[in-house]
Amino acid sequence: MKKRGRPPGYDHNEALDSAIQVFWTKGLSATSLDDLAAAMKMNRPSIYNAFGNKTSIYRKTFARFVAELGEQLDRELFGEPDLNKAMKQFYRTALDTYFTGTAPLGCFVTSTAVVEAAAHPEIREDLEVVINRIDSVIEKRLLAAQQDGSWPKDRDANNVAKLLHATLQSLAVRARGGESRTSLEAMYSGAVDILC
Amino acid sequence: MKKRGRPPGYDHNEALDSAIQVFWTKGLSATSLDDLAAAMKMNRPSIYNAFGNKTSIYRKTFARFVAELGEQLDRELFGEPDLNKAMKQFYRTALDTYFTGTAPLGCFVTSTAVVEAAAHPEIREDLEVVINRIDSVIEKRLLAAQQDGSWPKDRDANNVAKLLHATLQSLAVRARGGESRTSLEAMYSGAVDILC
DNA sequence: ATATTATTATGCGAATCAGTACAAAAAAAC
DNA sequence: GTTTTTTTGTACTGATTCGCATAATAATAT
Repeated sequence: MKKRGRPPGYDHNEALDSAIQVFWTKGLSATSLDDLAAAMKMNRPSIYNAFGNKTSIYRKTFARFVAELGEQLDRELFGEPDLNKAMKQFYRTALDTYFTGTAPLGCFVTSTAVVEAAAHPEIREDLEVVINRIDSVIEKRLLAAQQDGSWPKDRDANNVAKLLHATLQSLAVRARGGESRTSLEAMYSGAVDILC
Repeated sequence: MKKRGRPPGYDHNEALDSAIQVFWTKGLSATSLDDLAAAMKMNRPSIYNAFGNKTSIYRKTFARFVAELGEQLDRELFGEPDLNKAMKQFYRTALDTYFTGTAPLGCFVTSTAVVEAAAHPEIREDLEVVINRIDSVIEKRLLAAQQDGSWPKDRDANNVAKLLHATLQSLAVRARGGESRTSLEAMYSGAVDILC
């Protein structure tokens, strides 16, 4: 059964991915609807019709990014039985996304949501949710390692998870600040060897 | 010897402090010159005359914030001989600034400079400089602890310093994301006990 | 073919923005 | 008192911004 009216000239997810790129580079406030229209190859009324106003577009790109991030987290952390290797693999692919494109953009969440959190309660909420989610996924991986005996049971999984997450966040900030990938690889490697 | 013309109706550092508050809350891009004029109690031409354009004002507030941060770092880290206590004291006062005011704003640098770093090369440079500076101050404290025997000499001071810094950055992000101070105190306390 | 529905494209209007020109005001220098 | 110097306050410009109103377009349904 086909839809009734004129078919959209855009693909929903492709348009969102184009929007992500713009937000990722310039942030929410510095991005204009004309910037988005150009990148998404849509004109403003079509954007409004499909995604709402600017904040609404941003939150939809945010949700899409977080969904993909969640899948990636699960894949990297639980696909490898060795905890140390799994964590390093996880950081490696994180750096892959931090360094895609010409200039290193770091993490979409850390780079763009943090600044808006103070003025936009919804974005602060989005940020809080994703932070808690990453914390608990990492913690779950540590608990699993405690179960199978590959990680000491007397360690505080909740706290170490937050430190591993802190390392991830720092990698993101440092990548955007211009630190070299080599330096960041040394950093996470050392962190994992200490904490795992 | 007094200055020649009409005396300024504002105090230079007070005006900058007012500007910091606005940037800290809204970020650079979302802050308008009218916002700044209202907070600084100056009109726009006076602001231009004294501090230049918006990016220039921001960088001056950034420099002022970093200068104070540097003094604070030295004071907390090298004022207390016990490494563990010194680090915890350092995080405690960091949280004091992260939680000043009504809403928790986190760290000025992490909250506002990171997002702009990708589009503004000068700000990226400013960010890189302050990251390196904090890294090296913490590392210096660890090296001092190795010298006086209070910290094992086989540990990699450079790497651990980055992890302690990562913890600080994460505290900032989490504070702005709405995490409770109690939770953050548990986090840094656990981090210090593991790393120091 | 005609009507209906959904998307696209053009363009408008009100608001906000950054930056500046210019005159008034307040001090010291002469 | 007059001149010089510096800051202040008002007002203006040109550009950008968001959001929407309206008409054209392209598909299906009848």
